[in-house]
Amino acid sequence: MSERASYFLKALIERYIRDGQPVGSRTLAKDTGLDLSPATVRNVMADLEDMGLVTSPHTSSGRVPTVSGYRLFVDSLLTVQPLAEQDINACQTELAAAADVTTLVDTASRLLSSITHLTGMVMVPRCERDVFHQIEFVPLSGTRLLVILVTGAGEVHNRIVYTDHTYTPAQLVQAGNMLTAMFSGQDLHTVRQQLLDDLEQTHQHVDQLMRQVLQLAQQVLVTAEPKDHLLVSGQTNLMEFDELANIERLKALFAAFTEKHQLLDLLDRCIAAEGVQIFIGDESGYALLDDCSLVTATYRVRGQVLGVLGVIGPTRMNYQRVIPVVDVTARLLAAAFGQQSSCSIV
Amino acid sequence: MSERASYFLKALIERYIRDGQPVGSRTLAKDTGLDLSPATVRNVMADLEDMGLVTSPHTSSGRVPTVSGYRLFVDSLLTVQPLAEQDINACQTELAAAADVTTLVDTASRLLSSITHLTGMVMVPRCERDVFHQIEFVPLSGTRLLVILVTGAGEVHNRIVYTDHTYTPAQLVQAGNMLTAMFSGQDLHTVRQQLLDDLEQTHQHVDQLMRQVLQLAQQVLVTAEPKDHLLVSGQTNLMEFDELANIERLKALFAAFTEKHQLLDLLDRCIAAEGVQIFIGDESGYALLDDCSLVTATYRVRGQVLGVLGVIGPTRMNYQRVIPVVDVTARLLAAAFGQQSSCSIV
DNA sequence: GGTTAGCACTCTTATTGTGGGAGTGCTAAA
DNA sequence: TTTAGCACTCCCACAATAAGAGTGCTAACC
Repeated sequence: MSERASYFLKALIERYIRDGQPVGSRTLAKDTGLDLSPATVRNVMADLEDMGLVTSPHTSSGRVPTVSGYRLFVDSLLTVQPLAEQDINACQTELAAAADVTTLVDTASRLLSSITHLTGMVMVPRCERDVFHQIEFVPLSGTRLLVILVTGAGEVHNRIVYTDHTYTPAQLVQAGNMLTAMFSGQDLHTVRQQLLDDLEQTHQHVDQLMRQVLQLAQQVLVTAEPKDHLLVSGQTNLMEFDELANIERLKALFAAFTEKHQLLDLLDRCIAAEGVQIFIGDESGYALLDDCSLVTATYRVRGQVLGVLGVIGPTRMNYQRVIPVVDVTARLLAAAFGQQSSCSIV
Repeated sequence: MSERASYFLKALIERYIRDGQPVGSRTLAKDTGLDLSPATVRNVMADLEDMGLVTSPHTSSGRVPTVSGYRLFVDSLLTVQPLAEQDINACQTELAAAADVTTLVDTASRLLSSITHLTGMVMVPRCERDVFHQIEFVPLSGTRLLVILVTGAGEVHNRIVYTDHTYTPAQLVQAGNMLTAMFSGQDLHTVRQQLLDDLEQTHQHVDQLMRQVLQLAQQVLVTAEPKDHLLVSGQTNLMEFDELANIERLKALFAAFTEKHQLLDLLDRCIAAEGVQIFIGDESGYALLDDCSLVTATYRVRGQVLGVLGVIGPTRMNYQRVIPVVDVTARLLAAAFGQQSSCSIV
């Protein structure tokens, strides 16, 4: 593929991203600044079309990038402009203001959507949510108990359970202390497994209280896991784009935003990737996102991946701007978590 | 207003609600079953138009109800059909499965939206969230403390705070116990006020620890109040309706659903009303809801209003069905809270 | 007096036709 | 290799037309 052809492709895509109209030969000829006639440009465009990089909606319109065209663009043509220093600082202070994990993740998500004018998504960090820290039992009235489970850097899960007996406050405190001592710092999954094993083994030779308590702990652990692990914000931003302004499509998209598990699956697939990853149009594999692109990045502390964040928008999004934003946000979020966990409980 | 005229109005509105098209004289003549000619019906419709109860979008279409028309309809013409026994039971079991306040409210909201195919909203109950039950301080690493505040029937608010000193676990437990003993069962607002007073008074003659602890408690109380007090679900249902299928309008609506405070204001105004209350079109006062209606009901336990719930949908909604659904859901939710709080901590 | 048939009228909606504009592909010449 | 020229295609906006739905009004009917 010729030098010039790719230059034209770049110009065409940039133009198309700017104003959303198919780009004709005359316009493109002016845009490149090469002082070539439209006819020449037409020849090049015909070549690009043969290569499957652009296409025309109908015989006499301009050209529009195809998925392969965008792919080539983001892989090798694109010149990312780094974020302005002040923007970075603004993000940093916003993130610094967030006290606990959830608000931190929420802030990051809102930053993503407000800066890019697209929809932002942030996964709640894995390790934060997966480490057992402390458990407590608070007596409510009757046979009801409030079980409070503290994980990671201060996430609190709570659940009301119903018991067979009533316990004295002292018994409950003791039980909490014991479990905390046994499991603190361990992986939630391990803890669950071990609880199950213990329930098996302690069949006879441990007192009834212990058995009950293990069962209660088991109950709250179950609910602690499948919580809302994805924060989405700025959904309404997608309504601005003409290419998505179709009630059917929007309805499907919004349903996915409330359902979330499809998005989580998708993000999960990015977890192995280094740095920023991009899905263009149907590359995601979800028909739902055929007219959308997804830009994601993992955020990691000391080499360990905590989670994934990203934005979702129309394929015709400003990649040059979105990519650095996602990249920087991931780094800043990682840094924020790094500070938290450098003095963490684990 | 004649007997017959109101009968025609009722028929017209029911027809319009059914298929969303302006109703013409011929159609209405058939619908009523009175064996009258279209010409006669036209005379009646002209009267209804003079009274401002119906209007025609243009000279030669059928008639469409106005806000006043709907108002008359819901106030005196409407025949509500009670909910099927089995539907009620289904709701009841769903609600019974919810353990804590948040899931209860969330379930109610989802029930509303799934049964009516509209958007459901439920306010988190006031008293549940406003009563101080227990406070605990969990040491994290460094100078960070996790403050856990339990309110009402088991809502848990938590926040990480930074302290000047490090405290021993024993001190923290003691502090928690003391505060719990002091304030348990009291109104959050009162507690806050009292904390402030105490901070003033204990200026000299109480030890430093106490002072610090009061400040920490103050911090978590502040965040406990302005939390998410409204659960909305089924937003996407509104996309089904032709009369709302307009990107601009939907965008504004969805923005309100994420913002929530406008809706909360509106619901707050219903809190004084007995039973089911209805806002039709511009009656709500929000231009945003000009093409929508809102059906709300308060839910109360032993005479005391806990909160408000309701649905939002196009003015052309099936009031005959929606009204009993909202009514019943409110009662069932109240009952669910009644069971909880009959053995409650307060 | 309420009810009805008849009729002219209005307005919407769908269809068709028309012309202009934008852009293309191809060919032949520079 | 580049360019000008030209015929061609397709979209789009606009007008014209016809059909259909429904109205208001009048005059006659029971």
